[in-house]
Amino acid sequence: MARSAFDNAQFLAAARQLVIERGPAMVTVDSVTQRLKAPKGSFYYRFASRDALLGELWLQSAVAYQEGFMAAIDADDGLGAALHTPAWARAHLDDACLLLLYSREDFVAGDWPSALRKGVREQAERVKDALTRFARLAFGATGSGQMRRAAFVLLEVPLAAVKPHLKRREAPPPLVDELIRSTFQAIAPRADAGRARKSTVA
Amino acid sequence: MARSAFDNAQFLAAARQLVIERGPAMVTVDSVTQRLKAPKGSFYYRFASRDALLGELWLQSAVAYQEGFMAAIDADDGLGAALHTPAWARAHLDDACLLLLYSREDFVAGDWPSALRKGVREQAERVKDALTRFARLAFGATGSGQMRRAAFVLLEVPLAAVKPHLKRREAPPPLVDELIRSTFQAIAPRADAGRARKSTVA
DNA sequence: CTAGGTCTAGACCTGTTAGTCTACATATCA
DNA sequence: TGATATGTAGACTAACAGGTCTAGACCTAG
Repeated sequence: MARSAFDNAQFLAAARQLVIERGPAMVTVDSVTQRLKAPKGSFYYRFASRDALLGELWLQSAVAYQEGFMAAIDADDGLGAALHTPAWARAHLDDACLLLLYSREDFVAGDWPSALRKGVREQAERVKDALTRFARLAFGATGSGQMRRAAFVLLEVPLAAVKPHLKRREAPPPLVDELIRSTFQAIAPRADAGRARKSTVA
Repeated sequence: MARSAFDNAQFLAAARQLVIERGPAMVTVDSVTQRLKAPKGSFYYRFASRDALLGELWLQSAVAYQEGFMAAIDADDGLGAALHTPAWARAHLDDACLLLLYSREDFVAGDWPSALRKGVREQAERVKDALTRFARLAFGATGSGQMRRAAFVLLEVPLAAVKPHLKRREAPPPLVDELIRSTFQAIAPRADAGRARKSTVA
């Protein structure tokens, strides 16, 4: 059978590197196989399409990111959830560049491959559930305004704070945590009431 | 001479619509000319390349956006500058979608057409000068940490707050201003000390 | 009224992309 | 040993991209 010279993980890894170096749009089937010195046939033997590759790549990182975020939310540690973004970015710089510098649509534009749709939907639902839980904790309600605040403080602000550094491919400095923390306390002061406090509030 | 059936502005307008509807990547010379029912020759008679079109489009919006931002900065109205983003987005929803939902690289990837390079550089310099001025006002210094804070509070946070609404092509609600204001006061409390105050601080 | 510049018109060229197809190599198992 | 599953190998196709080129329509100037 020609014992596999290439496996899925290698294609994924090559694609990951290309995303980080040049962005998702520059990840073509040719560029991936060339980097691996693999023939196109091998690629299509393992992946149904380019979308299947890029979708899997994105989902992998998204799930990895989510893990720590969900853990913090489950512990009702709102500030921890907000600070998870810079923390995870430091620990997984490559994955962070891939996931946080681009949007899901940059990976798969139209319809997702059916094999991945369920995963993507679940991912989105988990985020929504987390925001709901946090909104109740921090604001005492889960109306659209509270949900909007939750998203702002847990996702949008941390993402915005981290992005400029990821663009330079460098780990977010401590200042980023400070900015996120200040914002968090300004907008959701009640949210870490019951939490262990080790914060160095600015 | 065949008195011009199409002018630059029409191509720009068609391209703008396409950006808003489908994103910059979907703006091809063919899609633009088809929408206008113009022949390709007319397009290339007026624009040197696709990059020239998209570059001009981006720069137009960037300069328009900058106007109000700079006015606020020149008046040492830091909070006004931070709130300029949602205000401008309300007044110019289409331009805001174009400018704030995508990055400069989504319009012109590699080298910019030489005719636009100067404009882009000046644009970037004006932003930097504005941030410097604000950093001095708000933090009393212009080191890298202060500059980082300035960018966070004047650009990154307002952008992050506005984005989810622009994605749905809807005007940012008042809550967005409140989020930006709270963040601003948490991070740059000194900055609007000397300002006329009409803010409804949350 | 005609010469020349301005602009439309669209066929055409070249490169790149995702994806297909057929041929072939090799390890495993009967 | 030889049939088969598993995979490599890469030429090929079709679609579409940006960009070029030549023909000619039309206005204005002389």
